[in-house]
Amino acid sequence: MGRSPCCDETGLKKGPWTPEEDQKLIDYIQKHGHGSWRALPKLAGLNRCGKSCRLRWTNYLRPDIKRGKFSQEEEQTILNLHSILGNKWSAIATHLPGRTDNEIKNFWNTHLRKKLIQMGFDPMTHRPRTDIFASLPHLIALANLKEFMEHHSWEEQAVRLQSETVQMARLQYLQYLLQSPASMAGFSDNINTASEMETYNLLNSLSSMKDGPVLNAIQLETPTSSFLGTSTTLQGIHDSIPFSHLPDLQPPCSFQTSLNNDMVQSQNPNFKVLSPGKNSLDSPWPSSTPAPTEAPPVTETSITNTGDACSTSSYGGAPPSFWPDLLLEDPLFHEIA
DNA sequence: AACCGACACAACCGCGGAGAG
DNA sequence: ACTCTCCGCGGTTGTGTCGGT
Repeated sequence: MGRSPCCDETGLKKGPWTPEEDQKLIDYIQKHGHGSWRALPKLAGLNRCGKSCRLRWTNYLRPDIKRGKFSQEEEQTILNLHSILGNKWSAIATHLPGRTDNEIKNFWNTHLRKKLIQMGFDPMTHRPRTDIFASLPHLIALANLKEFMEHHSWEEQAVRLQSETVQMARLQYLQYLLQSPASMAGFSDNINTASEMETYNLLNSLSSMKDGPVLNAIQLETPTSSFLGTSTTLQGIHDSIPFSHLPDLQPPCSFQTSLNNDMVQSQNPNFKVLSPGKNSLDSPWPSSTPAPTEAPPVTETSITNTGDACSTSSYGGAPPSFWPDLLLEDPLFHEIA
């Protein structure tokens, strides 16, 4: 089991490759193939170790390498595969033609990993981090929602409700936290600073909201045009946002809205008009929040767009591969970018 | 203009598996 | 069964670039 002395020899060049070296390597491999990497440098007239040549070829010079920014689809593929395979970069790379394991690894470490962390997700498990302070970004968003609800009319709230479906989904997670005696007890037992106390108070405050107007409205399984005003309607209950692991919200509550985008836009500058088929407005976060003891039944919920109206449609799949789709489509995920 | 920190990416390092002798 | 060599992989480091001060 001796170690390869490959790069230990003195006198071999290290560091960045010059264009001349690249050309020598390309010329040799195009003529002869790489054959033995160990023998290649001498045969190709390069003062490099075989390992360095192999890396240069596989990560940079190979003609089938695709360069440039990762597409949305590639991002999603990486997230999906990473949730299943972990840091198996070479395995992930086999599903992304033209991308090298090194490139994917770098992209993960510099972009995707950071996004997940900033959103409060564990980049290894793709699940929300269980420590409460890691969820602070979500709590802050929820605090903003609470403040909004206290100072705005029902119509304003309804418009915002449409554009912030994702916040509702996040509330699921908070609900879970609030209803988990262990998590709250553990949390309250460990309050050491003023900011922690502030967060604890916020949690309690939000806890008292859980039967408040928004959730109650959603739980109404009837059209609520009077609630929402004349041009915005809740059309009924068709698709589910899975609150099934939250006992007091069963049966799964859901809602579907049909909105006139122009109207919504005029009232809510943050609302984005979606192109048909583009699914970027809302995503139920996190529809597969970690269940305390057993996995919740997986229901399908998503948002599709028919061009002039937004409606809920379907997400699917089971954790953990289920998660990355949600993350990728979560506006917050892209805001962080 | 100079400096500095953050970021992105190329390249290196070291480990372990596979296969040949 | 054991040793040795080669290769591939994942983690880490080095370096260039860019933006802010």
